[in-house]
Amino acid sequence: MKIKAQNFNLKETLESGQFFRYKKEGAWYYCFERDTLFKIRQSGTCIEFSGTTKDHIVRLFGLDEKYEKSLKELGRDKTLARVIRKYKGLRIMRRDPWETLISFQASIMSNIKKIKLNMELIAKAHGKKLLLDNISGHTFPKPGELKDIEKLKACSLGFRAKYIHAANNIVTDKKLKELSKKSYGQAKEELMKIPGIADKVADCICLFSLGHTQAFPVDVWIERAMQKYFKNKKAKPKDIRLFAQNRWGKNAGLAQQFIYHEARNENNP
DNA sequence: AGACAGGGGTAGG
DNA sequence: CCTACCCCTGTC
Repeated sequence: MKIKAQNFNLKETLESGQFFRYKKEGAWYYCFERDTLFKIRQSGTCIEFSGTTKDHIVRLFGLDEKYEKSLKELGRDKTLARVIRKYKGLRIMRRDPWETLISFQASIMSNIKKIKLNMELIAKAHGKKLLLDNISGHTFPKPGELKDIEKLKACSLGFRAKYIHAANNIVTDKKLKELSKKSYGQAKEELMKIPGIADKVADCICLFSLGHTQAFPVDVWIERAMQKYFKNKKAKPKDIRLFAQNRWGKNAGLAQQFIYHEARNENNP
């Protein structure tokens, strides 16, 4: 199936550290989310995919968002205008909340390569096999299906295994869905009751899966970049987050994605 | 080759 | 504020 998408860059979006379960094969990205395996590629404004529905693609990549409007607003900020031009088409994804929650618990003191490995190992140990063309992988377990802590530990999660195990015992799909209807503040507060979820991880879940677009996750990259752009070397993560939300409001999350992307690219030539 | 540091933070002192 | 934390990976 083919659809048109203006102002969308598949590569920048998928490879910007918000999504971890994909395999690249030529121009195709084979993407895994919960029980679905689909493939997708882009040529200009044409998006081609198979293995899932149009609705899923539109929602997952935020193609129904008022992206142009957000960019226009952010672009008034001279500090951002340059990176927006450079990475135009980079979107905030709207992923499955449960899988997002686990991904970012796994992200603590880790790196993208290892997060991808962890997620693949969790799926392989608990999920069912999926096949599309000659690419295989596994479904992601549902909340409640990660009750064997030893099995989790075997997924190279280290100290994170206990966090994920705890989340598995607390969270349901229904509860997570409800968080998208609550306010950003309430959703974040609820998430932070779960072990292994504090400010940064909660903001990632809010932003990448619950539609709380003002969430502004502050990791070390964002911290360094914001200190540099706004010349405040002593700013602490909380100050930076509040500064950003005050400055960019509902577009703060999108601003974060651009700043993060640029910071990572500057340091990984 | 084998040791060593460090990486998308968090919780507990 | 400070530190330990599991484990993979890159580097010396």
